[in-house]
Amino acid sequence: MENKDTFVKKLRSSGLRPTRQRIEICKALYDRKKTFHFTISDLAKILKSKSNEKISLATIYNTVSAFKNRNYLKEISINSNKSYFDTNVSNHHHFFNESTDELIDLKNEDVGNIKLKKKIPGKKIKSVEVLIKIQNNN
Amino acid sequence: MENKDTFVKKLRSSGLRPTRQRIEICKALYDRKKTFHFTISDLAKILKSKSNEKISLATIYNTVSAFKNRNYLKEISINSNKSYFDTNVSNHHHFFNESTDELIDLKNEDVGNIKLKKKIPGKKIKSVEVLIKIQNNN
DNA sequence: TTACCTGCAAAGAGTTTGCAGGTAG
DNA sequence: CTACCTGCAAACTCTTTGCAGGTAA
Repeated sequence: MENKDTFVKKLRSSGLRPTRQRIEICKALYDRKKTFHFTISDLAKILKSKSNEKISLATIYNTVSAFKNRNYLKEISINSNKSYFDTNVSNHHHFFNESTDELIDLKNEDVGNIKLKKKIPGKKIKSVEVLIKIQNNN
Repeated sequence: MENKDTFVKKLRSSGLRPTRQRIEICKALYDRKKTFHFTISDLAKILKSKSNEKISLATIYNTVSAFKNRNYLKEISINSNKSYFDTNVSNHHHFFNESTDELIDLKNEDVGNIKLKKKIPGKKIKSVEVLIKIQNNN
């Protein structure tokens, strides 16, 4: 269980002022046992229900964006008009359940090593991500 | 080089009337040597420059959507607010060049076999896609 | 003739931005 | 005090929808 001080330090160390709103957002994102997958509207709902004082949508967008830039959050590629984020910023792959719009972490060892046999001169590889789309059986 | 008749048959066989607009769109998409990757706005620009008569954006959206549902186009998952489509509807993977927003096909054999070791009871796998993000060297 | 299709404009969803007022340091 | 942050509303982008008129069969 992380506490407020941890978040204050984390924010300060990356040049972000530890405002009330950002600390609330940190709590919602990181004060959890499991990694957390969410969209902005998921997060907004959670903040609304947890906090007494409301946090503006613009602030949520700004903060999530700041966290993403500082590598505190990872954005996940899904075919959709919404952005999905993951508190697990390590390299790993995902299931996406199309029946429920739910995102599930896969451990790297659950997907054998990806052997890339093609060369791409003049380019550097930024990431290699596997997305496995699944559906519920009917 | 496919001709108009081919497109007319293709459209008819899937219950779509071969209208002038749809044939123009077929030409833009499929009368090519290489597979084609595009966003709606890419396609709109191409149609604008190629055709004398303009095709409404709504029609382009509707047609692309109809083609996607009939498996004539594949939608590609990229972290972005735009949808990318691919005229190559087979199972295959992609490079995405973040410097240029360009999507590049990878042959399946260019990426070793993906060995999924995790089971997902009660779900069926719809697709397994690898997206490799690259950037130009500076 | 009739069901389907197109074009336009309006509406929607998600996201970003400008700016006035507020707050951390 | 000052730079940074928040909240609000407006603006923007991409996409979908309603509807009147057009067209394929």
